[in-house]
Amino acid sequence: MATVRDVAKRANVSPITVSRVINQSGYFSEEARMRVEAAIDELGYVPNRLARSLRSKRTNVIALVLTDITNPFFTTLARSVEDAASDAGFMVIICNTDESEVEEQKNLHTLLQQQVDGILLVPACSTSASVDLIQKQKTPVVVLDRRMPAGTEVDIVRGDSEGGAYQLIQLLIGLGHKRIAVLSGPRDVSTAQDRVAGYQRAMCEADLEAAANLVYYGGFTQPYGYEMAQRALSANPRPTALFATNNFIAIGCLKALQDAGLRVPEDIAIVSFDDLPSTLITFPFFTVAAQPAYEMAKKATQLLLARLNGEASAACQEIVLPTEIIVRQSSGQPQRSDPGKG
Amino acid sequence: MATVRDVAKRANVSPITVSRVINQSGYFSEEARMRVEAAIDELGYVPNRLARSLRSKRTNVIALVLTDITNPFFTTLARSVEDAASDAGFMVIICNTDESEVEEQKNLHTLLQQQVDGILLVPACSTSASVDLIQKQKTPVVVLDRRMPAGTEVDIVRGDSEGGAYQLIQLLIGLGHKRIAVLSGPRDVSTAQDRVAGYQRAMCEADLEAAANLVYYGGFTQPYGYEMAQRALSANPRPTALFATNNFIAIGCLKALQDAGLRVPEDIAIVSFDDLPSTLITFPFFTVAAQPAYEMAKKATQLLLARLNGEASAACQEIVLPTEIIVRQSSGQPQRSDPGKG
DNA sequence: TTGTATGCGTTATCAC
DNA sequence: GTGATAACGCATACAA
Repeated sequence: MATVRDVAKRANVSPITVSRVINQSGYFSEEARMRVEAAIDELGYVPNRLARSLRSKRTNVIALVLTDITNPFFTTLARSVEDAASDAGFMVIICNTDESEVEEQKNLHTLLQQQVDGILLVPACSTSASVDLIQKQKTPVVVLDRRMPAGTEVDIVRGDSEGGAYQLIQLLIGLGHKRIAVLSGPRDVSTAQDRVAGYQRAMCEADLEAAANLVYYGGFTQPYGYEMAQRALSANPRPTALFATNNFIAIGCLKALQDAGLRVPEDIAIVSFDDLPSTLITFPFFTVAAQPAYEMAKKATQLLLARLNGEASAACQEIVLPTEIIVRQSSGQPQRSDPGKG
Repeated sequence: MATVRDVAKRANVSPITVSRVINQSGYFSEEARMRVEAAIDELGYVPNRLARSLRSKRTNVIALVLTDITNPFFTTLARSVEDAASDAGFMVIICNTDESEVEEQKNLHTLLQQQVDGILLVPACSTSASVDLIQKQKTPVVVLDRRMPAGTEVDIVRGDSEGGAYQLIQLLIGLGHKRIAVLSGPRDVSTAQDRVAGYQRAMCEADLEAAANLVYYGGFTQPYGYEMAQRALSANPRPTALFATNNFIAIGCLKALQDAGLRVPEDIAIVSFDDLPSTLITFPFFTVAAQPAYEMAKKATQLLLARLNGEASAACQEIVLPTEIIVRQSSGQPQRSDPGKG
């Protein structure tokens, strides 16, 4: 494979002039440019970015570390990051952690060795270990979608999980529901915690404190949704409404209700977090708190790029974007007042 | 940031010994190992892969270039590639081309500069330009999901589009349909071509040659599906069944039929290519030819890794995996024999 | 506007 | 089992 030196020789210039032409940096004459470009074409020269980056200490690569690439919510994030990064001349490496802290650390180690210029992290758990690891290498990092433990010095861009949950539960309460169960994600993920907190606030404000304990913990996947729904159904008295804390839980939950012969929303209502893209869904059905996923990731990427260009202010930011409540069939009509036992 | 030299100094060994310990290569004493590992811990040393790769001419990174990361079919491919590559100690860079040849070339240029060890390519079009570009750099490449022009010397792993389409149309014909329209992808994508070819073979074999021309070309997206369905509906006489050549087209098509006040399958039947994952779909509805996406990508990755380890035989392979026909509601019941006009 | 010398952090090669 | 030296391909610093 040809190198700058080969190109330089053929163009009768020095290697550094070739470098200048390629990177549009410094001065070079029009004639030099033409000779260099001709030589590049003739030799089929492809610059070696490893060498370039080793020398310049810049890779123009950022990484997106997320928990589940099969979830459309994260696909949207990925797409948004790619769009924003690509506009700025950056490549994106996407890594999957499967909500596993071990996988997360493994991926981060590799990425840091790879000398990525910055990292967007959807943390798999609520400890600051990963952020610490990244910051020890002086690599800029922005946390996406989830909170960090109080006191962690890091930029965060996320949706308002607590507020969205609060509004969803208010909606259910307004429809007459009093026994509402939550099918939650992992205990140590902030979005799960916040959505439960929003639920509890709404319940308490409506003087339904006693009922505010119907919380089932599992994970943000369809099988967990199925299993948690089954557990919720066996409660006595049975909940009249279920709050699925993400899209996959909602789908698993709906399957469980179908299998139990229950109709939604006639027999039991469902509300959920995270909308499914209309490109995937033929019959939009769930009442949801939709997060602005694309916008969120765009803001996070812009912040990261600003950081690694030294443009952002020193202080860490926490940007919280509001959710939008979209009412569809699954939440049903107003309940009759308590029909008595049975 | 600490370098091998810093570690070496602290451990009282030479840099190369540090390298040997890190890479488990060559000889070193147990004592040297311990001293080196201690020094690495104390200094928080992180190896620089850029330098490593520059010297060793190996990055342990492969790239997956695909056309639409928002499509679950490709998400499954991506997941599969990651799993297989990760087992072998490789990272995966995923790039999106949006079915654009220009984007594809742009991405490939960057990846080649990045010195990736190999490339898995879902080509956006049927020319061999991209494969040529990659091979000129002596980078191993495996084409995934789609064919190349006859004569192109390259490994290919793909599904049997022609066969799957043939079976779907046979199914419709068996149900009594005679006017079947195809909502196809781009003209210059092999999967679109093959699915049309399978349709035509089935139609001709059933002596429905005259009707075998109801082919609408567009793209593999939901909006195209919507638009092609509208065009198909305005044909006179109207088709009694539609063949959507991928999952997104099927969804757009269904929307168009809903908006036109038509019931599926009572008024018009639909069959489609590519299943949607059960984790996303609460009511599986479409009769489909499902491709073994995970298996396909796994085979392709293994072949690529074998190639770049020099393990594979010299001759190029074309591996074609069969599709599975899954019958659901959308294809409907047997048609009554022609009910006459009106 | 152009070129020379040098070094980025690592590993291949060969000598000890 | 260990180390000195050079080289990977490019860009920074400075000189011309």
